[in-house]
Amino acid sequence: MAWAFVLMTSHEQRNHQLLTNPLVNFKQSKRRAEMVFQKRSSSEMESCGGGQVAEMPRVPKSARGKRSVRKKETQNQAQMSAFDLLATVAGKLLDEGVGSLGNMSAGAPALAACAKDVRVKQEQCDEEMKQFKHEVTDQDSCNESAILPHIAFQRAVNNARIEDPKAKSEAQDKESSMISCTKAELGCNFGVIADRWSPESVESGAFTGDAVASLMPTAPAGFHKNAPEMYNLLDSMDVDAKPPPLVSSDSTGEMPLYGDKIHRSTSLPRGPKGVGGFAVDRDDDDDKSSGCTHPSTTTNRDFRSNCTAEYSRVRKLLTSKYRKVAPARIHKSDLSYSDVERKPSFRNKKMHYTRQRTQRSTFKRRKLFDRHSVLASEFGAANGKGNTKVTGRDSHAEANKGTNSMPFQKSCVSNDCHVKLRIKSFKVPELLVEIPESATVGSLKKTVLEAVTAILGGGLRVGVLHHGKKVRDDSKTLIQAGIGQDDMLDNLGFSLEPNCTQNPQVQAPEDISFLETIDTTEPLARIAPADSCSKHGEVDVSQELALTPLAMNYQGSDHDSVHSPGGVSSPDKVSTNSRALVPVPAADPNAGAVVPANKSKRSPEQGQRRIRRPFSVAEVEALVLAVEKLGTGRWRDVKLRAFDNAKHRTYVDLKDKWKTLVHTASISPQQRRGEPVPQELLDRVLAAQAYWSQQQAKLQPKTPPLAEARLLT
DNA sequence: CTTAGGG
DNA sequence: CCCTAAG
Repeated sequence: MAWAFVLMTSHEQRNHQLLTNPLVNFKQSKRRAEMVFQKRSSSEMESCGGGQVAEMPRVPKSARGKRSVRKKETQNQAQMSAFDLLATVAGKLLDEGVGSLGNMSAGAPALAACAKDVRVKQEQCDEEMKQFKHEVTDQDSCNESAILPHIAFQRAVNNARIEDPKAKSEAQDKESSMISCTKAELGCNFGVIADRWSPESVESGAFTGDAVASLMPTAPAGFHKNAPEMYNLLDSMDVDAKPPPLVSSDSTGEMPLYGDKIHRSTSLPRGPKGVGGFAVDRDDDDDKSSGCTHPSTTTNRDFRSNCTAEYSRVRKLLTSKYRKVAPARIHKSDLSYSDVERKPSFRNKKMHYTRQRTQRSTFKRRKLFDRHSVLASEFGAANGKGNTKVTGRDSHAEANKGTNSMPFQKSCVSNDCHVKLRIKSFKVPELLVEIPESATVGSLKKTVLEAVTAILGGGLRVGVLHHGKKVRDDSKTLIQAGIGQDDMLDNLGFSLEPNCTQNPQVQAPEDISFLETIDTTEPLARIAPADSCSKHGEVDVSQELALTPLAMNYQGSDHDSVHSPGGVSSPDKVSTNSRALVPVPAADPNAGAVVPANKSKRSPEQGQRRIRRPFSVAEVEALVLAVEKLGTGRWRDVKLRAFDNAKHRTYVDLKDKWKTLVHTASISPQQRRGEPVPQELLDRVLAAQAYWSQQQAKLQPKTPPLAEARLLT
């Protein structure tokens, strides 16, 4: 027996506009990302020491630069604003605790802490909020004067450009990181939906009043055209931002956000009204909401080893069973679930390594998880007919209703000019999860998590609540846990929690908990799309757990190839698409558990091959840049430097990518497949490859020198 | 854990 | 991407 859990959505608000706009702008942000990388490359190369630059046979800067893009940048600055905001939000969500985004959003409050705060404040601000909304509306809202964080940030960057080259590059670095993070990593596009938008506001990127941040899977080529819906994932979260000094924030609803909190920007999608889940708040008394900071990640070795061990053991034990699907309804509950059980098993001597260690550990952990996560999704595809299916759907519904849901919150402008953004609830696209009765709670969580992370990008953990109680024992089967009984439909809930392995103490139990409502009315129909694509080998997997709409669009754009090359203009599309489908599991709550027994039970579905995620041009560029500077033998450094935020890219991946890039560069364009990589980049690849090969040769004076010497003599 | 390579 | 041998 299996149940189908339809996560999310009760109201299917399909708003094409919502989706459309963000996606349209997606291109722009993409360009921008490229641009940033480009610029960074220049500055880096320069700072890299003349020698290298000089020696490195590279394409002239003039050729490298994308002037048109640069111009665009200016134009798009304003439009990007919203994206910045979203990116920040996403960053918080995803990296909270992991520290990847942490660099950029220093002091990002722990979601947990914030969540708490949110609740407390919610009520307090409730009324003010109403008023605020009024104000905004009355004032015709969206006043052009409103300034978004990004703008401020951009200004800062611009200033830096003029005054301090160093600062400039730093700022840009941040931006680029952010980009890679948000785009490459999240695999999602964030859209901001304002309750009231005016054309001006949309264009200027300024928005006032209630805004909704939504998460949507990055779209494949052509997605924006058909993309009917939008995925709302934001639920409850806090974002602190400082208003730019230059901006006066008054009660008009301006939303000044500061650079280091919010960097990325993008165009603002127009959205439906009041889909709310994300609101920009101004807080006049921000005492309370401040300390949401949270230390960054620590690794959990035990966990890793356990996983590893288990992984090897279980990886091939995938079993499928019957599957029966029944629509289920899940109630959201107020309870949030926290795993405080996990301890920081290892924190030791090498604490100062933090960063590196974190990085590395993260990797490993990630690696393990990747397998896990994908597993479930691929499972079905792999076995022809798996029992676990997760299908996403494009429709947003209110994730939370009742006490927990508070779409809009009052905005608060703190004394110290910090603007607090509170995302009370995240909206999640409708997800359909089909899971066998024999599945464990753990796998249920995982499955749900996969579905969610596929969209969000990871960094989250899923909690399961049954009758309002957290079900922590992942090894319990659903039946054992009583899930599946008749009452199940009404008593099962899921919560999203930040997945911070490292700070058990700070670990916020109930942060972003969003509970989906299971929609009984929409059964498996959604999975149908997946089936239609079953003939495409690789795609199947994606399809299986893919968000239906996405998949559909994807297919639509290119039926013949697994990765639709999409338009050259938006290279990310393809990869994006796959990314969106890639679940990035968060740490398993039980991971830290000492019970070895659980291990075996844990995930029958483990070692699946990671989903293929084609490198986007931006990523390639970042890679090229890094390699140009670091060389070809320091993949870990390359990773740290250019893909620190891209959890799914391991140094091995980067190395492999470089390998393929070199190959690609040496074959005729006609033979190349997939998303076309700009020749310019390929040239640089060859140049860098040549340069570093030579460099490497020189470092081994043993034979080479002799040979040369002989030749010379 | 990283690298380097083959698959 | 995966897997592995080596370091």
